[in-house]
Amino acid sequence: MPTIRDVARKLNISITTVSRALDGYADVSEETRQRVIEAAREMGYVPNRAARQLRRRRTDSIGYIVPAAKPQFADPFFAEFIAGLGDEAASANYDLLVSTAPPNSAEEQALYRRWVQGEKVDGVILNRTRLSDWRVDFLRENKIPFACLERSLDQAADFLGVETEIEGGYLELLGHLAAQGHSHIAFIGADAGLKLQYDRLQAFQKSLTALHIQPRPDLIATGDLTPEGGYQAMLRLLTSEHPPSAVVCVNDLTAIGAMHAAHNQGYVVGRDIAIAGFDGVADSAHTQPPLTTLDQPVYTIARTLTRLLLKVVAREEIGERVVTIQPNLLIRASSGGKK
Amino acid sequence: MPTIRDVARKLNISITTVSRALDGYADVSEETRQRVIEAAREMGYVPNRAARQLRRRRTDSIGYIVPAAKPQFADPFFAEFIAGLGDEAASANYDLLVSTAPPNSAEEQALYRRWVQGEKVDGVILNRTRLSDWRVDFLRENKIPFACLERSLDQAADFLGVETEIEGGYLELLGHLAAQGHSHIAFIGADAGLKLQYDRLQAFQKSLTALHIQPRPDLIATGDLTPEGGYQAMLRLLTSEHPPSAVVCVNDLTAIGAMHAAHNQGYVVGRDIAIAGFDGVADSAHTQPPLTTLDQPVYTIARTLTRLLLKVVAREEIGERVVTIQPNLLIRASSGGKK
DNA sequence: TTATTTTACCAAAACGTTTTGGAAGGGGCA
DNA sequence: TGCCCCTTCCAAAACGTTTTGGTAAAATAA
Repeated sequence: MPTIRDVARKLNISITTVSRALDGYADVSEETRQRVIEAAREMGYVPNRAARQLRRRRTDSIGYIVPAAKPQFADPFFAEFIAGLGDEAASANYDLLVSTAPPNSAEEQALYRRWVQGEKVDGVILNRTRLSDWRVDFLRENKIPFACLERSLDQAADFLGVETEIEGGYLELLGHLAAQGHSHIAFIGADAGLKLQYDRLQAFQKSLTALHIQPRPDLIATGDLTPEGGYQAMLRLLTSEHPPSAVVCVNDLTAIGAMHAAHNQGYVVGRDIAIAGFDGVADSAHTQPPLTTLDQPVYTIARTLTRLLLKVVAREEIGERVVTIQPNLLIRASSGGKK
Repeated sequence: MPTIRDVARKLNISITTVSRALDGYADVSEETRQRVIEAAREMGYVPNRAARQLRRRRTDSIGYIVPAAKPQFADPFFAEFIAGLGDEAASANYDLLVSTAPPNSAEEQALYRRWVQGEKVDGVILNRTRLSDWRVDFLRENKIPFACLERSLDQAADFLGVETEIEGGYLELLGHLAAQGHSHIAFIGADAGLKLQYDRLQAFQKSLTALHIQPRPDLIATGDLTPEGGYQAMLRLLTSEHPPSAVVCVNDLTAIGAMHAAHNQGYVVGRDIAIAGFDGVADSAHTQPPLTTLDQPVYTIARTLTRLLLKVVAREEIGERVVTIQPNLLIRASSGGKK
């Protein structure tokens, strides 16, 4: 593998000039620069990243730790999310470091320590933020830039990231359900410590109130963002004293499990019971019946998060620190909306 | 951020000793080692990775580039796959670098060059191998270890990775379909350049022959491993002159699209037509109807690939270079097998 | 002409580790 | 005692860059 020294020797110039030529400095003549670029190309010279990182004190990498509760998980949300992060990072010549750790576990702490304090990453992407999130405190303390998908409770002015405007979407969704005659509407949520659960449940309840429907505590069930969790929660709802006629799920995977449970209990989803999800990712167009959902552009969100983060990392002027995104209601057959 | 020098100064010993104490060398007394470890812990010292990489000439990272054709893709296979890679890597104190690039694109080439020649990774994980795969040639040339999920045609003795024993699984699956009385069985595949398409189509045809069913070219359709691709291919099959009564799909996502198309055409999947997938990942238990599929343990496969790769990277004695995995036939309602 | 600025280059230091090749001191043995 | 071998430690070199603080030559100004 040729080093910068080899290139310099070949052209009979100093390594300084090679370095500065390739980095686009003005104090190297256009002619020399072209010769350097040409020689580097033909020798197959690629700067050694470790050396560059060591000297520049930055890594040109950002990190993302998948908050996967179980080892075996297969959430298409993350496939799309990671693709977005990776693409935006690559287009800025950054690398993306990925790992997995259960939320609030010792592994998670160890990973963040290793990445942040070992100076492996210049910034971090966070999602599935928790109401009280040690990661936020830790990153703040260590002065590592980070961008979040959901704003945790104690993030005020310094918040950097993307927020989904949920309330409007939920009001629209629940209005749609109410228009179908539903008034017995349940919610299948997730761990109460998650910001997204907090937001979505709150928006759900607010929307009920706005529609003059009395919220009922026995219609709030808890899943775990997986189809299995949705399946079990739906089973409990359907075998309770007053089963709902419509169910709003915290994400698409939960809704898929819920549809399965309803079907197994003899319901025809979309006729006997209405079910809706959130995310718009999980092949939701191809479920049977197709799933009504609040679609949010996961890939775009991921790119936006990365773009924001990299601006801060590079200390560039940043226009807006918060990008707000409106979810888009997709009415499909699962809510009886249309064939 | 404290450096090794700070630790050494605090204890009044040389940085050599600190380094060697932490790395577990024998030529430092147990007492000194304990003092070093204690001091490092309390000062919050974490070795700078760039410096270590530069000196040791290795990165303690492996890379994986998601072969995503479109920017927006949401294949749960990859979520589970990446989780497996990340977990195994993390447990060996390695990091996982991830990016995305369309197969055979210029971006793909640029990424591999950057990672390999810039010495960003010690090894690479490959999947969706192509029959003639420039990545294999490139990595071989540059003498970078890599592990593959599918064996490309020109990889003989030097192959390192996991192979799925497909033929047995397909024979079992097709036997199951034949037992239901199906003889008009179609196959929805993927790009002909992919090794997995080659393998699965070949296994499909061999199994037909073994069951004394005449393979028919007009029952071979092509998708693109996505639900959309499966949907379109299925539509073409169903509107052809002799529509099939059973369809085997190259993966679960294709099967999900195919089920959707069949339903839209008025078929009841599992009664009027049988459909099967491959992977066992995609929430296949929760589709409507639940999908018959050849289940392969994606998470375990990913961990195994990483384990093999890291052994080679660390130049450890490696037992077997090839791990063979048997897919497991899961008979569910979509093939009419059971309720 | 001489003085000043601009252009184009470079030597050497620095980044924080790991590794090499010793060296000091103590104990065992003849 | 003298010799050798452990044990435990260390100074210095090396890894491949980027950055600092220049200098020499050429161009421009006075």
